[in-house]
Amino acid sequence: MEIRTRFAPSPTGYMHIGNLRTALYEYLIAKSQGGKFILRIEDTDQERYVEGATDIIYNTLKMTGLHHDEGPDVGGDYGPYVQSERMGMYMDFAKELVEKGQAYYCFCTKERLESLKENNAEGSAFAKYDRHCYNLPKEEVQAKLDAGEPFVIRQKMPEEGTTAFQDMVYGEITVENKELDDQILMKADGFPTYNFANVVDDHLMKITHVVRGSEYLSSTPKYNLLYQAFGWDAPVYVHLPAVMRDAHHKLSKRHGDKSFEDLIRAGYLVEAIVNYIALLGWSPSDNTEIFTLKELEEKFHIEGLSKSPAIFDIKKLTWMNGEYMKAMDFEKFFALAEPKLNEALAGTQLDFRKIAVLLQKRLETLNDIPHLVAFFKELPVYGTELYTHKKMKTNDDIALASLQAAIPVLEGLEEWNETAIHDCLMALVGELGIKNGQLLWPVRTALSGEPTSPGGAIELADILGKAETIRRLQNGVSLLSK
RNA sequence: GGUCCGUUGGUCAAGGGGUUAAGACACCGCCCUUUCACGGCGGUAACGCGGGUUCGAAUCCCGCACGGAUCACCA
Repeated sequence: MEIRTRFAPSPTGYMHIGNLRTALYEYLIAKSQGGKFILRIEDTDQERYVEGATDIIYNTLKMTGLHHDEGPDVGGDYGPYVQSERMGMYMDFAKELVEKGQAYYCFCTKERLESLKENNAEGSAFAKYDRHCYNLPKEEVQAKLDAGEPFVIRQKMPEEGTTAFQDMVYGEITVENKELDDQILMKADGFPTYNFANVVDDHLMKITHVVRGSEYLSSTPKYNLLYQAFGWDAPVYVHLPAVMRDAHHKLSKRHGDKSFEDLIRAGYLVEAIVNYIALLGWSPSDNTEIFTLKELEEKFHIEGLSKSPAIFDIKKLTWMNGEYMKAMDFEKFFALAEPKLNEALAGTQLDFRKIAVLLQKRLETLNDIPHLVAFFKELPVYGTELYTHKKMKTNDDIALASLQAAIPVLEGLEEWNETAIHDCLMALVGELGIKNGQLLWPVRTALSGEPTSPGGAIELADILGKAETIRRLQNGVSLLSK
């Protein structure tokens, strides 16, 4: 049997990292076994409607490579794939259940329901519906219906026994049927509840594996009973542990956690994000950590999913992002880096390609570029304490002497390239009888004005050019002479 | 509060009766006697607690603690 999974997001206007991970796993469960991945947009919550939100969903799936086989934009045999366009189809299914004795009409008012809760003996927040309307005589129900009284349709739960289901991650889960409330299937406005629409949609779309967050674990028995009531085969359930911000809170946009788009804006690469979130709640049987989507499709297996929540660690994502940056083809890297360089170094004649070469091996995110290269455009104001470096055995006096010695030999250079600069400076080191660092550290410092820089003295001098290099060295001399 | 679920270093995690309890991130140190980095090598650091079962428990069972989820005419 062909495996079919679905991603069923609400158009909220951004892609939550937890949702994206769910989509990834749904995609992988299907694709690792040659199945189909389906997109269904659950847009029935009009209050949450956000302009352009569905485009964000399409766009994210496209960027990440989680291509869906069926969906609102690509079509398929089981549409419509937008839930709001399916609204007409649920009432008949609900009525079918009423006829089977698995559901019933309820005419109770909100006020009566409220008072049921208040009078609840345990004083707890939970109160089951008392089945007042289940016991209504058939004729009375029909009379109320004929009179046009507002009604809902509720699922009739068994009063005895237990309901159990197998979850691929959590194993067998059993609940007492008496814990189950007669949940509403059809609302008074004629629309289905989420729970009901979900079951009907999943069945109609022939979804074989229902993959979702573990917050649905406790309502799954009700879903299962619904499948049974219809006489349908229940799907395989795969519940996923939450993605957390810290030990106590799920990741949430409202509390400032970054969405997928936010991470992209923060300079993270799509591939790195996908790779990293794959590892939040799943691990491969070997020890590898870096893989492409394609490789994931091959490696993925449900057994590797874990039960406990995982905290999203941006530091590890950052490291991984750097790994992707380093492994990238230079031309591709340059294409990504160039806009940032343009932005930071506008108006300069610097060789961006040379700078990019230095950057590629030491970058963590694209957004680090502007502040890392700012000194190329304008030497920052810095204090002479930078010249004192214990490991390099330098201090102000040594730095001053080195700089003063370096200026004339560099000025005498005919050719200006890394080899020439290197040879000339190393010769000077020999002449002065000092350690390499005692010359190179002061030069690097004078050229960058920063405690760290992407590249050493020779590389910086090459990129800055002869005139600017001399100017900055002289600036260093005058700083140290004071 | 009821029910369900979870608990291996700071973080992600492997391991499912006998292991020196993997690996990765982070952190620290050393090396790369060309500085900034990259890289290489190494180090600190963990089985929530209490009872069982067993020759032997991180692994199986029970209890407890802590944490989370859920209990809508929301999705």
